[in-house]
Amino acid sequence: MPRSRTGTAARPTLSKVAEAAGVAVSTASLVFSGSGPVSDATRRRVLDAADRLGYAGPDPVARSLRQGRSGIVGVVIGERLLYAFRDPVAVALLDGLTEELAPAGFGLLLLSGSSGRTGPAPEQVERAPLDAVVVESCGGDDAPAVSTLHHRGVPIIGVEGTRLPDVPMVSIDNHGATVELTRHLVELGHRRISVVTLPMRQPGTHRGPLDDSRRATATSTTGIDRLRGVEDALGHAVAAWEASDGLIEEGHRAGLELLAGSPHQRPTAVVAQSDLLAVGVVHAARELGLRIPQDLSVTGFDGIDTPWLGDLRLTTVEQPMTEKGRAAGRMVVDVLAGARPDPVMLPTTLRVRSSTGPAPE
Amino acid sequence: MPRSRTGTAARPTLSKVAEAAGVAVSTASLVFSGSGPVSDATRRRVLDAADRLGYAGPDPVARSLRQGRSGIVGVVIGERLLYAFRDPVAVALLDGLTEELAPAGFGLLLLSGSSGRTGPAPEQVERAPLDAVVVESCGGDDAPAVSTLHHRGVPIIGVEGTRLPDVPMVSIDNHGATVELTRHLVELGHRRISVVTLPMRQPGTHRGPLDDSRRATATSTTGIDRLRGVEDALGHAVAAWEASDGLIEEGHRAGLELLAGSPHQRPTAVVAQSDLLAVGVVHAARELGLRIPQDLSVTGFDGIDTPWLGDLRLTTVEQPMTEKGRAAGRMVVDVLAGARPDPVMLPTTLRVRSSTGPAPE
DNA sequence: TTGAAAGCGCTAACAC
DNA sequence: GTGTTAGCGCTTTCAA
Repeated sequence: MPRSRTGTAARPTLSKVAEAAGVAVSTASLVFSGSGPVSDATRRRVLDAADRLGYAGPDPVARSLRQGRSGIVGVVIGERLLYAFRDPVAVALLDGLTEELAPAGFGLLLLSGSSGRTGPAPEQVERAPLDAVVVESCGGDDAPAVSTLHHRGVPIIGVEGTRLPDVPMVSIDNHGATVELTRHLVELGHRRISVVTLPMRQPGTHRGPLDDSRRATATSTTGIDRLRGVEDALGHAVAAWEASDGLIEEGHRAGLELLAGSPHQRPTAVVAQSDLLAVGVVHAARELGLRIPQDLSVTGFDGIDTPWLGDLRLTTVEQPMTEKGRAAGRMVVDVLAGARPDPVMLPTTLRVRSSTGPAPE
Repeated sequence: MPRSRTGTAARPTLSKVAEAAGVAVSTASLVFSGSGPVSDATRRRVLDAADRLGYAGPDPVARSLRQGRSGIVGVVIGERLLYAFRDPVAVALLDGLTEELAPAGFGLLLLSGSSGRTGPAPEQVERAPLDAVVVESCGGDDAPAVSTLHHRGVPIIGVEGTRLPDVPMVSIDNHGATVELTRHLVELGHRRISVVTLPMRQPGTHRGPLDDSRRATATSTTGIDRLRGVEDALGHAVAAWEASDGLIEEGHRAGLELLAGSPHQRPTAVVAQSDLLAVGVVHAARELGLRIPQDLSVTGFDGIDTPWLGDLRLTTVEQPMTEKGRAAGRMVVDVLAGARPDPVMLPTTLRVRSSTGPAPE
């Protein structure tokens, strides 16, 4: 960051104000912080002086230095915002976070990737004045950032993904939820089930059939947990296609791949690991002339609005997206208050809707 | 924000490191800042000591105080993130901003509204350690925040919306672009044209026919400029419906209202002031049994992807959404370098596609 | 190439 | 109620 302060002429400081008001700085400080008794007359004199000098209150940086708190909480967002915020789940997380943090007096600083790099710029991670940081799906490309932050002693709160030692986590039961979802499909008679997975690691530059070796190098537990849920419910391995992100276009590509075979080869159901992927799969299926759910059942995950599907409503696992952010926000507040919060596991709900039906034949 | 620092035992400071290395603090400082000559031997001793003590580099807050720079740029986002980030235009702005600011060493702090209030919490606006702030569509509910920031002496960069004295702006030619768009409709034979406008002021709690009194109290110039463009191209006033936000659902409501009349009363073209509103209008039209563009032409504004429309492609005004953010980011950098950047007006492009056609009859 | 000293602007003890 | 004093942790002259 650039060097010296520029802009408008030197701002007045508290001591100038105190001087102008004829009181001690400490007294003036009390006027602004409100944390101590000040006579009305004095208060007025100080405020008048502040007004006269155009003093807008204590310098936040000086105050932070003194108090050992910056009032800033970071959020690590691996991708470029343009992509990250296409995902309603990421947006909801942020929303929940601010809902909880803003009233507590904390601001949210984005530590995001950019076109040149996945993961936040190291320089920022090293230099941002953070009281704490929230990391979603940590692992993979976020790892360097996370370890820098850990080294710096910045308290870390995790949301889903890899568990880190000493990091309080907010998560959902990805495995259990997918087991339940898969049982629903099995009850409908589906046996040939394929999965479209989230990226197994960041950066999501890879797409294709998910083989064992690729699977072994996964750093994202979310995708793995959801995949295992399907397999455990079925009792055997399934064909899976790994997407390079969790968005519609990737689901579309995956759908075209998975549904290419003849009616007796291709899956009768596709389990997509996000609703957006599922939307893409539905689009692909329709292009291939398949009716949903008569010819193909499709399931999603998340429970977002899907206005892209016309009347079709996705069968999906609804997760409390905003609440995840809120819970993480509360953890931040607790940690900064000196507590060691317990991990939180939020509940999910299976929503059976019109995108699933009895297996064909 | 809470008081004292908590968490892991007191972090080592630069002076501890210097002491352990047997050098002066100032020398140790040079090792980390790299801004001065240090012998290799000394450097090594200092880094070793830092390693041994688990010192992760200079405290950002102390550094900021000394240097008079926090490395943080605020973005005022009037609404709750959950709504604001549904708008691809807002997301693209943020994306462009970070693209430009992250490499320059600045982080982005969100100053957003929340469920309880529109506009950022005053406490945050007063206490955040900002080097500068970017405000989109300032005016209305952001006004208090903006004036606080101004008072604090925080340099402000504006993106669209109300012009403020002394605030460098990034904008587009909303009026001119809409004139061109409307001419296209006129050439197609359209005479009965209705407009769906963006909210005329924040908070967007109002929806309904836009009458003169309401129009007179507008604080958002974007909606007004685009509306005037239509009127100036037509040479007369038009019926307009004010939406309470710029999203799909509002466009849908507006569409149902505007298209309720008989074929000879209802408009033959609807000019929506955002692509999302246009998508909603299209949905409404289809529900009412109207074919597009045979029975009704619909135009948007922005140039976002619209995967909600099937094969229909929106005729729209494409604006450089990300570039707006980049330009604003560059302005921030310039202002902090002591420059007084000139206002920037970015170009737009009319995209004629399949949602407009000859007027019926 | 290194060290000593000043001080960024503020708050929190403590004394009066 | 108000003033005095001592730093928060760092960078930056300036001198050696």
